[in-house]
Amino acid sequence: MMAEKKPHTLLIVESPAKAKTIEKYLGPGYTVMASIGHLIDLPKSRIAIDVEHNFEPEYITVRGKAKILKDLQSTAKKAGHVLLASDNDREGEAISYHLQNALLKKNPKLEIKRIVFNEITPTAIRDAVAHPGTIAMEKVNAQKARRVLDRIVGYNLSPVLWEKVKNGLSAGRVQSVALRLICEREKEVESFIPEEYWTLAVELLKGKSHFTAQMIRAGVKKAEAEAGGEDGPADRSDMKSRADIQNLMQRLENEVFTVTDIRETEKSLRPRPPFTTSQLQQTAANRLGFTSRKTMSIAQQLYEGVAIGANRIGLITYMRTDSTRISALALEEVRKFIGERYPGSLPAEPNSYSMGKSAQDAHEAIRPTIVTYTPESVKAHLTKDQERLYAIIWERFVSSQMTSAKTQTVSVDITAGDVLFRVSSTRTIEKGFQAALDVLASKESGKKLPALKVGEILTREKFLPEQHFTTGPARYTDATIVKTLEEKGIGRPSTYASTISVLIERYYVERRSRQLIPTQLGRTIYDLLINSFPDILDVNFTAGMESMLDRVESEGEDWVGMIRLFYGPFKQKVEHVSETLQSIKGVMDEPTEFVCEKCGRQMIKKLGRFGFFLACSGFPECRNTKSIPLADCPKPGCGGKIVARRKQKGRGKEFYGCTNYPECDFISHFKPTSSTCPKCGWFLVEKSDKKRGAYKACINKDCDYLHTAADDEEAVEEAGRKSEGAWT
DNA sequence: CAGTGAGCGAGCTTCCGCTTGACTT
Repeated sequence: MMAEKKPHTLLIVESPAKAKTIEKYLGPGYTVMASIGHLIDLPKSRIAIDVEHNFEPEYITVRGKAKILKDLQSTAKKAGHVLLASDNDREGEAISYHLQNALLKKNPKLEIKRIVFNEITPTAIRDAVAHPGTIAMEKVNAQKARRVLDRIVGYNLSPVLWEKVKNGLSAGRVQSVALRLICEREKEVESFIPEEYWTLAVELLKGKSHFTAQMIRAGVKKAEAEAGGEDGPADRSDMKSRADIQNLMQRLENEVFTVTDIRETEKSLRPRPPFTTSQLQQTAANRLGFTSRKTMSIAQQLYEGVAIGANRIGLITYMRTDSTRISALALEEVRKFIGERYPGSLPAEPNSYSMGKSAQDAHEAIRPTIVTYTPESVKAHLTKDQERLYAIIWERFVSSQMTSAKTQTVSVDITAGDVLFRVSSTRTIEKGFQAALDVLASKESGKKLPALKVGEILTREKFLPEQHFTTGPARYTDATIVKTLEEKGIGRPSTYASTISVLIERYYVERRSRQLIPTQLGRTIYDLLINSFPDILDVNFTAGMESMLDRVESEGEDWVGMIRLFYGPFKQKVEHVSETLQSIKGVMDEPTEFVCEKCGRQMIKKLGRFGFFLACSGFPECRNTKSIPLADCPKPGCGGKIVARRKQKGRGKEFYGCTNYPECDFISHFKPTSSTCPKCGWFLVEKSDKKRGAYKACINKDCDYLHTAADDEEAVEEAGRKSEGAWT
């Protein structure tokens, strides 16, 4: 039979974009299809873990995935041979296992093998196909244990919150620890007391060039002080008040400013490794102001492909990865590219990078698929956001294989009496990897120093005293919470962005000018969980779980026994809390100043499924509800109120419109504040940008009023300056 | 960059981790 001589193979991967690429590499004889993630999982509606019988999970076909599974089954039947090529990690192994079961169920005679590869290159794929193996049951068991544990924790804790606080709330191994971090940071922020301190700079003149030196130390260094004695010299942290700095300036009044030391130091700056998911999210947040969610969705677009000419080209490798590894082929290509484009910045040996200890290393680092597609050359085919994200991925990758940069710092000590001032200037003497950076380039410090010699006397132009306040710990941002979660091994590349989103959707956390701030509800949930379930909230809970999974995976240890050990005390605790803890339902409702226009009673601020709203305290006799008025509509004669609105049924971006819509079409995408503009009387909105940070601006397009945090500080300083007079 | 637009309450919710689209309760 001729047909049998040409066997056909179905190869199954997780991602459709990956399937397309691999099909091209393998050619005829192979059909490549995608499972699109897990096909088999626990049902959503029930806990579905049989605690009486070895915690056996009850798996079903994931809702919406039945068609995919059917297609795979029928194609497999036609082909006769199947290669399971889901990702080479714990979840991937489980996907392969579930696929194998489902395919065999339909067609017991199928020949099914498992293959693994860690990069999508022709050689890696062909090599994997040539060496098929079987499913690693230890990995499958480890995934099962992880899945069961997360289900037990999430589906037992969440109902406690429904019962005690409010319906629809949630808790889980990952989200609750993230909430804890954010709440505890907020406590630190609140308890921090800013302390005043002053710095003194002096503007000096040499010939025609001015420069500014900073006070480093006041008072002669004593021998005892150097040996660790207590009576050391004062430094800038000892300048606590205006009086301190004035004393200092008085002492310096008749002193001569002499150059006493000049030092030159060279520093070598190593390039950074190519992006992992977490690093990409952090850098995109810091450099481009993207949320983690936005970064991932734009990265997905770049991965799936962009129309360039007649072709659709996947511009980057897979964007959910914990690895900094790159394929040998990519390395070869980037070295060739660097040699041509940046000759002199190509190291003799490739740079290598180590990885985080929790890395599963199933995919390469995030890198451009074709390094010769420079950001400049593809710019015309990309949206602004795609272009910027692609640029940082390309720059980080290319620079990671270039030589170090060298900088030279000249540091000049200037002494006046017993006070030491210092000025330094850094310049790049070898660009190295920085030659490839544009969007990621660090800003030059810029200031140039005139040529100076030791012993030289400089002219004092004026003193520049400055008041400061110590700043407390910074609130978490998308960038820093992702960094922390990754460091602690909590969550995975595919979940960092959604963990932040879930906290925001549940109204546990708000994102205000990029900062993550717990809401009253968030703090309440944190308090409840930390008091009742401290072990689950422990940052090391996940670490404990991981080491258990490691033992299941590498030593074949029994996962059921380990889950049982956890479950007994946990379930008891859940029941105890459920019986003893008093319900605080409704305590989140806040009385307000608003009066019900239907019955005259007071209105209450409540949290509903779609956010906060006002409800009449006369419920159920009076069922009046309305949105919370945030400001008065500025349109002349309108008289409406500005309220928060959302497109797409609760999801989608919040915006702010007039209650008189559609008669009044006033709209703003910036959140109104409670203040009105002192210039024109319209309301002020919250804005933020890199330069100013968070600030308030007038919503009136014809009004230029804005109010920054610096304005407040300056106002204080200004008041002081007026009462003291000038200082030169 | 422009453009974005219901009415909800105290019953049926929730986890983490894979992966992309999107008529349905």
